Amino acid sequence: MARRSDHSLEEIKNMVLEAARTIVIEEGFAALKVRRIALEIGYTVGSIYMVFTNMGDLIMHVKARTLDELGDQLDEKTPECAPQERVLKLAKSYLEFASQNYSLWSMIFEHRLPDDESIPVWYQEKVDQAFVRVEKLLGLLAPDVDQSETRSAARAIWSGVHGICILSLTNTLDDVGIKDVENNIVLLVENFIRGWAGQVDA
Amino acid sequence: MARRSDHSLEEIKNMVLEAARTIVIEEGFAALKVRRIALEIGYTVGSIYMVFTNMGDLIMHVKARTLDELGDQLDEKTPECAPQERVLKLAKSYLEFASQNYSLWSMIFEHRLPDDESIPVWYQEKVDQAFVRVEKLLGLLAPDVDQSETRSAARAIWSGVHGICILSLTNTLDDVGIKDVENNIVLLVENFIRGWAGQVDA
DNA sequence: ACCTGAACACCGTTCAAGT
DNA sequence: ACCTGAACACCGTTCAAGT
Repeated sequence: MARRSDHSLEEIKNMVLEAARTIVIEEGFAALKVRRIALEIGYTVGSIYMVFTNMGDLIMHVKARTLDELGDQLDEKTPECAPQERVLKLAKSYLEFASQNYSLWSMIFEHRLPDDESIPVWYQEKVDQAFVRVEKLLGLLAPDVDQSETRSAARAIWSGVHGICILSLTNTLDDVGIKDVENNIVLLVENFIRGWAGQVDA
Repeated sequence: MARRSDHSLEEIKNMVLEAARTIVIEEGFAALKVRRIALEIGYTVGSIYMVFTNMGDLIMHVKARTLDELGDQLDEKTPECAPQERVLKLAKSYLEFASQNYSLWSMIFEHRLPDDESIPVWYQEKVDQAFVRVEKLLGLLAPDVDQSETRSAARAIWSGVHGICILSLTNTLDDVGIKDVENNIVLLVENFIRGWAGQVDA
């Protein structure tokens, strides 16, 4: 029985976002509908369009929140250590987040906004931040390599780790154990770094 | 003005499939709707449910056709040569297919069937075939390594290549040139193989 | 036996009308 | 000024009715 001015627009916005996240977590991205969210927060459909321009906008904000949480966990779970070891920890930590927050994480890639809409800059920046972490570490590993080459290497290895996660987790979460997936990540990262950092004395 | 028995069920099935592919190619996966397909082939919506159980079934068959074409191109474009070189050619060839058939290719990963439905075996087999190619080559590269380890390595490197393709092509097809993407793939594959094949004498 | 097309349930979005 | 909820256009799916 929510009446006007019960909540500020900002409060409603947060309620919508939280409700959306809960629905995705408990019932999956496919269950995320405007009427469902409205029911959850005690308002009607129209109210949601007061705080988000449309469903796509709402979804982008849910995805952004997930990216923030991912970033926080990556930093928390990978304490200072030797660069090579830390890249490996970052990669394992990414897998951990993906498997523990599967619905929210996979939603980031499942959802595509229509061709005529472009990705908001504030969102793209959050995506780029993920790459920066690895880039810095690779820079420490091979200080004499060009920054542009280091950037490419970071992008390659991080995309590679993501590829293993997405192919392993989305198709067959059960029959391939999480440990097998982690082994593949270790394999990719260790061999890549051995090949990359060792290229000078080869 | 299609009347009964103008086409056999098998013919209609193919017409539906071809129409669906054309729509995806020309207007994207988001534009693929039953009514649109019906219009294209000169039948009405009901007819489509004579040859496919539902939209999900139809989509799986479109995806299967794409996987077949991908397999064919991988074989055609990567003639016999040294194993290491051929893995690289496979990877480049995969990127080429993905970028030239972007809508059909990305649809494979954009579409997820509902949680209560499981992936048909005939479809899963087609997916596995892609990995087998790399697995065989890595087997040639390091004949004394366990088959299970070779399988893991193949999965790791191929998933890695896929990861680069999907992150590079789906987000920003324009501002990151296709050559940059290819460079990242070369980087990943060469360094991985250098690290992997060279691990014994390290 | 094959095919139609109206009908149904459900979706995102809008906006005149209420408080 | 905030919020409602009926209305609209569109979606996948079904199935009694036609030929």
